[in-house]
Amino acid sequence: MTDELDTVEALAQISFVVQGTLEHRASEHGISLVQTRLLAILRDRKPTMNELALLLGLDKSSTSGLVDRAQRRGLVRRVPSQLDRRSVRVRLTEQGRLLVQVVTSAFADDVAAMLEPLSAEGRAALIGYVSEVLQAHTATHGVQFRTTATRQSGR
Amino acid sequence: MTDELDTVEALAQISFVVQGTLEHRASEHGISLVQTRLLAILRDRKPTMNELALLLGLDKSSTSGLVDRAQRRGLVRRVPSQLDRRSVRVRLTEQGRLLVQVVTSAFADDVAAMLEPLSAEGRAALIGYVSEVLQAHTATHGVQFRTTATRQSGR
DNA sequence: TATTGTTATACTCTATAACTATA
DNA sequence: TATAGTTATAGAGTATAACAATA
Repeated sequence: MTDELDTVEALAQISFVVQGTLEHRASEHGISLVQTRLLAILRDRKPTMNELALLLGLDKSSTSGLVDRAQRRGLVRRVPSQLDRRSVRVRLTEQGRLLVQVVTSAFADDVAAMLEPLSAEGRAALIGYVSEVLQAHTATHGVQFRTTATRQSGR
Repeated sequence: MTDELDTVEALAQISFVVQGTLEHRASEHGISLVQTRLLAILRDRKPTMNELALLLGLDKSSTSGLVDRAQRRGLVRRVPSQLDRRSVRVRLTEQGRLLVQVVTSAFADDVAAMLEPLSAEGRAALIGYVSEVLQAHTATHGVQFRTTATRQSGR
């Protein structure tokens, strides 16, 4: 109960630092954290508006507005579905794909630099613990969709 | 270069999960993440508006509005400074102190539960690595002020 | 009737620029 | 003149409720 609170503190702080880093990189390229999340989600999906709202954890109306603004910047497109004429699919434009790539790879460099002080073994151990936590959390709570981190080739 | 990217992914995901957890707890009690940060900062400070803006990393006008809304809810107070009559100090009300306590302790419970799957040794190792990273980061970049995590009695 | 998505409305959060009062 | 803080304005992000079109 006593040292767990210190762990809480550490986890909270690191999460603020990581998020702040991502937000900083995003704003360097003129987009917000949420817009970055949107683009990142779309890297490997062409969801309907409803699906997108679920993935983002937002109301469909909020999602609609988010897509409006991204579309106005030429980052995404609405593609009408021909199966269900009420429905649309949202997808990245080339410009959007390029932008999310630039932002997330700069971010990945930042995080890699942040982990510099650790030894290779330290990094391996850290990722092991974090993965374990994430896996359990994902099992208990909702799906853990990739949000922002760099896309990996292999895997 | 290859497994570091996986570490990036893991860190990004855990930071989203942790922030999401905090935001969820905050919204349960009717306040936003930023309001929670504001209250958390004020737990052990009575900063001027300028100092507060610096701590939050926001413009003074944004900070002023933030304090307006918190004040309207009875969570903080503006105390005029008698040294410099242009200046004010911002402080928690009892209600604000109570609220931030409730939110952060619920959050701490969430994080503790999240770390359940790890052994005691695992948690200790995790906090060790994270602390190391945070310490180096703090040295290189700005000050690391406590933002949201639970206040500890001893320490 | 139910579902998909948009629109109207209202509020929070944020920054820039202009302002007031004090120093 | 410079500094502390507020206000005016504009835009992003969010939710709720009402709506249109399609199923």
